[in-house]
Amino acid sequence: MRVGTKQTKHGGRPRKFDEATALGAMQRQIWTTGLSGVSLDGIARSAGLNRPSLAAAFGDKDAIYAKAAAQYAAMMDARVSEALSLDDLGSALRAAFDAAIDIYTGGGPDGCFVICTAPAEALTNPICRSILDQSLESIDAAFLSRLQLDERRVSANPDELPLVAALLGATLHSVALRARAGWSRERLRSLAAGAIRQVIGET
Amino acid sequence: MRVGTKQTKHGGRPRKFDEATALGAMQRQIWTTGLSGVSLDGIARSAGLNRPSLAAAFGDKDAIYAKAAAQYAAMMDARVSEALSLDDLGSALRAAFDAAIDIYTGGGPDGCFVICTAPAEALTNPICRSILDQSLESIDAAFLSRLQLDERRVSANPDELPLVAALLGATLHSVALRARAGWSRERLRSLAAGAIRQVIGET
DNA sequence: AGCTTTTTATGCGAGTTGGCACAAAACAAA
DNA sequence: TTTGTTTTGTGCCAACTCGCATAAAAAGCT
Repeated sequence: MRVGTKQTKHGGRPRKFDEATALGAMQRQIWTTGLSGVSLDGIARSAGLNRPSLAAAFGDKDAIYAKAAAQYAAMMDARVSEALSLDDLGSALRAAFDAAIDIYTGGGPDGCFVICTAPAEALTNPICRSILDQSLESIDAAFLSRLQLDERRVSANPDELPLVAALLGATLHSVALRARAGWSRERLRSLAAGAIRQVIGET
Repeated sequence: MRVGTKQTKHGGRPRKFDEATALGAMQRQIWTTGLSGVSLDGIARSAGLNRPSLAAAFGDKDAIYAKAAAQYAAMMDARVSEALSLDDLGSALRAAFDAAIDIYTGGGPDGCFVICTAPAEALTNPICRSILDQSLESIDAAFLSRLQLDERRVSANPDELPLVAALLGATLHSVALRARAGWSRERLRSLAAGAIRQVIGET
């Protein structure tokens, strides 16, 4: 009844790979090809380990996807939350979009890991569907909690804050898709800035 | 040098399937599983024909995807364009979103065929990437051309109409993703209505 | 009826995919 | 040194994937 990551008894042969590093390599692979677009062989190769080791350490394809998505979500959440912690609402929102756009167009594969890979599998894979649903929900929640700190600055009734948050979330979804289609940082930033202008005043 | 759809000479054994019907069945299958999520065997089964017939009539996997996407885009464009032709801008936009939401949550698989299946393949499949890019572009263009008919009604500078169109497009993208995650018609309609309210006045 | 054309339907073969078994290796504890 | 534990690496097997070859069927034309 072991899960495969920590040791219960004493010795054992040491691993030749770092778990987070290997997961990062697999995440990048799945991010590029989608989950159905790569085989376990391909995932194992991209992480530099063989299939039995892969299975023992991370489980089957679904478990690998779940772990890669969790690592991605944690990274994303950390960066966006830090950006949103800026004092000025406009600055905070701009910084949040900038952080996301950097990830969507930076060193890694274009677009958002979840938004670009989970939808294709969502109808046939409950795990992917659940990850998609939770990710969309958490994006809305992050924007909403930040907006609630500055109700006055929002050009809408207070009871419409959830709607405004969802529209900011929608903009982020769209940015992720457009990045996947090849849009440049500049065009994406311009779109995000426009959305923010619509939400708060021209301040 | 035949393409496989019309006859050049005389006779020939007649087809046992209707091309548009078969394409519709394959479209539905790919819509549900994604392109990499189904094999040529699976596509052929879903359309009720065998692989050699499939290949002769529609070509390889990429060609099948392109044709299924084209049929989907034509259907979508027809319905949305009709909705957007309503006189009142607000009614036109609401009708357009209603039409899309009906497709995204109606009889077929949840979500948008293109937005939910093309992104996963876009980085490894130029055809999918091109289809994604063109689809996003044409959504923006449809909203923009409609907005330009009622510049006065839009609560933004005329030179910002492309931005507003892109934000309506972003809302549609988000609606497609949220539908894939299981959102109900009502929640989606409410989100769309909120976006429209932000764009034009409360009229 | 005979010929041509086009589609249908079956099946083969090389390569891929994923689960699993097994022996060897590397380490800790006794 | 011996024992126990965990990982590594190779390899097997059944199923799937896909292109292709081939024969039969179903039509039109002469």
